[in-house]
Parts: sequence; structure tokens; C-alpha cells
Amino acid sequence: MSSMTIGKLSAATRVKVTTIRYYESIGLLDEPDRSASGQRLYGDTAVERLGFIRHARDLGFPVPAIRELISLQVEPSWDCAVVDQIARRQLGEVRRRLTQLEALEAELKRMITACEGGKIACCSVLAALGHHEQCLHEEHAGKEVLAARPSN
Amino acid sequence: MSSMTIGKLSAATRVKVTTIRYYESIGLLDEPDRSASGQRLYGDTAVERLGFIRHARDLGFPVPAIRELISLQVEPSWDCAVVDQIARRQLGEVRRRLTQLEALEAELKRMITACEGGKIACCSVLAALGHHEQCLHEEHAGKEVLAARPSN
DNA sequence: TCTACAGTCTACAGTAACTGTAGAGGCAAG
DNA sequence: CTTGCCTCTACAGTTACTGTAGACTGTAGA
Ligand SMILES: [Zn+2]
Ligand SMILES: [Zn+2]
Ligand SMILES: [Zn+2]
Ligand SMILES: [Zn+2]
Repeated sequence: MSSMTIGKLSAATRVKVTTIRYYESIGLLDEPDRSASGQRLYGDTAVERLGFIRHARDLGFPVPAIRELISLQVEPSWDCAVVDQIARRQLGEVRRRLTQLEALEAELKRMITACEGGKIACCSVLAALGHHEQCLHEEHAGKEVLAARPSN
Repeated sequence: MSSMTIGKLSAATRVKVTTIRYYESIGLLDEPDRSASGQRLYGDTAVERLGFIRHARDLGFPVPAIRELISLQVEPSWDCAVVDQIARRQLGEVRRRLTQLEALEAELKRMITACEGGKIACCSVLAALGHHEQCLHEEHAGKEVLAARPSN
């Protein structure tokens, strides 16, 4: 029987040890068996489950959506429309952010090319930041545009 | 001399009242004068400053970068290369995020079109989430170690 | 066996950039 | 004077983790 400590599981899935414990604390991972001294021991199903979670997180699925996907997996005879809808919702979210980011890229590019060097007093980057009236995008309603998930 | 309460400033800049107080607490906005009863009173410079902050935030600049831009504004005779570098860094960040999101969009689209409806037991969205071999995005390339048989 | 050192444990605090809430007091209209 | 909205402070909650302290455990080399 293969049983691995949390460090091995971490190496196998490239999920940090602290993150694994965090997933357990929020109920994404089941509580594993423990050794006599209290260390967590995982089997192969934990590797699978954690790989699933990591892939979904990498695709930007929020934790509640992943929780839902996991709970659906134990009902193989149900219709998969629910699963597909979660994925489509996530695709919509990704596309919405893409559109936003394209607008931001356009304005940043415009700002930067407008500046031809010189003194701060006449820097068109600062000018553009100060005057929103001339923006290419009338509404960049993006709060967490970049906050989504920094690379790791 | 025009002086406005925090609510008017909020309406003028479309920044929420609580957010304005938050910006003050982290030192992005100067502490304003107060009325006899202790309410904040703002002048026109606050509108300008807050508009600048909002625009920069909308473009995804992190708060420390904005703090730097503001501190540079009071040195009009300096060279604007620093400003431009901050903007270019932000542009790079936006482009990096764009590339990532494009990969995510591609994989989500692929997952969803692969599913032709049916039962959860054979939903290819769930299958794709569980198996990384066919990933389009390089972020989890080289994870064939995880290829294990789905138990149910 | 001793010892060094890496791994693991719990519990809690910190991150970014806010948002929400409670409970108290302020201000203008009717 | 009352109604109703505005503002105040202080603090907790959000998301998905990450980092730290301080103690214990497991293991490999001398
Ligand atoms: Zn410039
Ligand atoms: Zn703009
Ligand atoms: Zn399906
Ligand atoms: Zn993938």
C-alpha cells in the first residue's frame, strides 16, 4: 500500500504543503489518516483529487465551483449539464477579463508611446493618468483585473 | 473656496466613501480638514488626486506604484524615465496576464466543446480537469506522473 | 547511541485592496 | 421635533493562500 507524507504529496502535485493543509481546512480535501505520531498519510486517491483541484485552480475556477465539481463527481449517473454550465460560466469569466485587459493594454500602449522622454513636468503618461476624459475605454470597470491570480 | 463632504467627493469621482477613507488610511490621500463636528471637508485638489488614483487603479497599477507616481509628481524638473518605466512595467504585467488568459480560454473552450452532453460518468470536462496530459497551457506541462486511472 | 538536520505539527498573523457592519452622532427639510 | 440620510470610528470579512513561531518527529551519518 502506497502511503505518502504531506511532503511527498506536495512534490507529486506541486502544491505547497501549507496549501494542502489549507485545502483540508476548508474541506476541499478529506482529512487523511494519521501515523501513530500524528503525521498525515495520503494514498493515491489524494494525489488524484489534489491534481484535479490544482488543474481547476490553474484554470481560474473559484474554490466554491471546485467544491461543486467534486461533489458532482460522486454522482456518475446524473446529467452533466451542471458540470458544463460551471465550465461555461468560467469561460465567460475568462473572456470578460480578456476583453478588459485588451482595453487596458491599448491605453497603456497609447500612454507610453505618447511620451517622448523629457521632464516629469510634461510627461504624457502622468497627464494621461490625470485626465480620464480622453480615454479609449469609457468604462474600465475592472476592479480585480490583475488581482486574479499572480503567477506562482 | 469649494469644499465638499466625503459623499460629494465620492459622487464626483465615483470612488466609494469607504474606499476614500481607506486611501487616506494608507496614506494615498492626505488627511483633509475637518468641520467643527469632525466631518471631512475636501477641496478641488482632492478631486484631482483621487481621479488620478482611480484611473491608475482602473489600469491595474498596484498601490505602491501609484504612491511612487504621486511622489514623482511633486518633482517636475526630474527626468520622466522613472514614470515611463513604471508604466512599461505595468504594460508588461498586463501582457503577461493576457497571454495566460488566452491559454486558459483555449483550454476551457476545448473542454467544453469536447463534452457532448450525457452523464457525469463520461463528461469530458471532468475528465479534462482530472488529466493534464493534453493541456494546451504549458503551466502544467510535464506532469505525466499524475496519469492514474480514475477509480470510478 | 548521539547528533544534526530536514520534515511535520498546530495555531495564528499577514497579504492586496478593498467591502461590510455596528453603533453612535450630525445635518437639512418639513 | 421628527424623519431620513450622511458621516464618524473601529473592526471584522473577503479570496486564496503564504509565512512564522515554537514544538515535536524521523532519519542518516559519525
Ligand atoms: Zn514621460
Ligand atoms: Zn482610462
Ligand atoms: Zn459534460
Ligand atoms: Zn491544463
